Amino acid sequence: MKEGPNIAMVAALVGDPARGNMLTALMGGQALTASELAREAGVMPPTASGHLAQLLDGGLLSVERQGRHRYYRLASTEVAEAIEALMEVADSLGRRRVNVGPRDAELRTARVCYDHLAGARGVALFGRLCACRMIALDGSGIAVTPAGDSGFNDFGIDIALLRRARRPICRSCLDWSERTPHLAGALGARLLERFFELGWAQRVGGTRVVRFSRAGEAAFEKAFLT
Amino acid sequence: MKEGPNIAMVAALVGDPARGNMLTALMGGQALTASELAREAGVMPPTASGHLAQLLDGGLLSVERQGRHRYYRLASTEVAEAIEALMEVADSLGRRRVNVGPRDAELRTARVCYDHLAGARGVALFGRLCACRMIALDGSGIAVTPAGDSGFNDFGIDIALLRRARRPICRSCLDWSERTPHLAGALGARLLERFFELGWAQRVGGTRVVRFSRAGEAAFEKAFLT
DNA sequence: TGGATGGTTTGGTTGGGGCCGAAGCATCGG
DNA sequence: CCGATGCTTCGGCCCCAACCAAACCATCCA
Repeated sequence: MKEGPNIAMVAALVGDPARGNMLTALMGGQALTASELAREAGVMPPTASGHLAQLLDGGLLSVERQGRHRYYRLASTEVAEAIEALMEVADSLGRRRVNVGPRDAELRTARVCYDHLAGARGVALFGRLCACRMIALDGSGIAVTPAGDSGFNDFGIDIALLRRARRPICRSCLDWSERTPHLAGALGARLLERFFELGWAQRVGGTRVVRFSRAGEAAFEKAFLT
Repeated sequence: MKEGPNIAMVAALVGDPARGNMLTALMGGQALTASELAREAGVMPPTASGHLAQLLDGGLLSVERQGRHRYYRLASTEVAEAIEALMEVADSLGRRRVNVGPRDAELRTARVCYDHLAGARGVALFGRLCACRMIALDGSGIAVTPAGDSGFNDFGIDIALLRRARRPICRSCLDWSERTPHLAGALGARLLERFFELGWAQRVGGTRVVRFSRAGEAAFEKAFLT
């Protein structure tokens, strides 16, 4: 009977509203303190503490102490991907919800997904990179092509450096608003970072929204063309 | 505060052990009756009925009446993908579980993932198809190349026919046992179907295991080489 | 050293939800 | 028409887990 891993245990962790909100908040990619998460979840600190202990014990979160603060973050990209997948189904059947404010529109345009770019612009980026053959499918997933190697280098991203890390360079991550994949992995993260460095875009405080400047948008449009 | 879809509601549905088992069972891809699911979940029929009503109402399942039976199946590929993602995290942190019987080994080799092939063999298939350029990344995901068009045709799969359906031809689906993607979507489903037609493999009753015959294995090894 | 702030532990309350037995509908076979 | 089978609804039980207030540690700052 018991074949395959036990879904329910991890889903139960995500399944509580308070914990769900915490995890959603952490999809922003930055580590948050216990009290920030408490506020985010809409519960009192003691309750939040309990929830965080559970998430920690369940392996969904990792923690880092810094002085009297404790910074919590998602434990792995697998967790982030699972949450994104859950968002996708929730979204696909939650169309009834009228929750479509201006913030929501911005969120669909460009947002942070854990540590890389998502939304319409993230999907567009993925399309560009494929179109100009900087990334391509290989046997075990997505890889950077030789052309990509130099192309990214010109853009200020050292692929060789990324290769040395343990983390996979390219990963596809299914976008919940666009329903098509965008680029995750070390390269995905680095690209977003680079956009920030170049001043093309910046995060909107306290949300997952990524807002491109007019100049940044123009530059983005011209980059990575065939 | 409330930005993005509500994860917790859907996760809570998956988060109950009984419901989790039902969904896991349905990952086999075939529709199951209420009593089969009750048995699978280890619970009495009335309880199962309640759970099924919830899953139905939550949009995770769809149902089809046939005589005095009711056949339940997963409502969408999105749901299947979310479950697969959950399996992946559960697996990645559930290594402690000693649940590694012979069945488990077979499951890792080749299994059904909703309606397509997963496990080591599914991943291998994906690798082959990329290597011989029958599929490749394009702007919005994965697509069949012109070379693939004719190649699949020779193999007895009519790509043009698949294109006419609403469902996307190619999708990547993250494999929980291999941690790399395998091929989903209409083509993924059709390929598995074709393997069955050719007698290369067959399902092991009541499980998700796909067992290849010796001849089938040999044929598989020779297919889709560069 | 003492007071503020961040975080967790403890204890006790409460409500929601899973569970089953028994009874109620539907459908099939004869 | 009757009994058997598949499934659901109803009623009641019971347990678990979320919640908070108050008290308890730990760290920073003056």
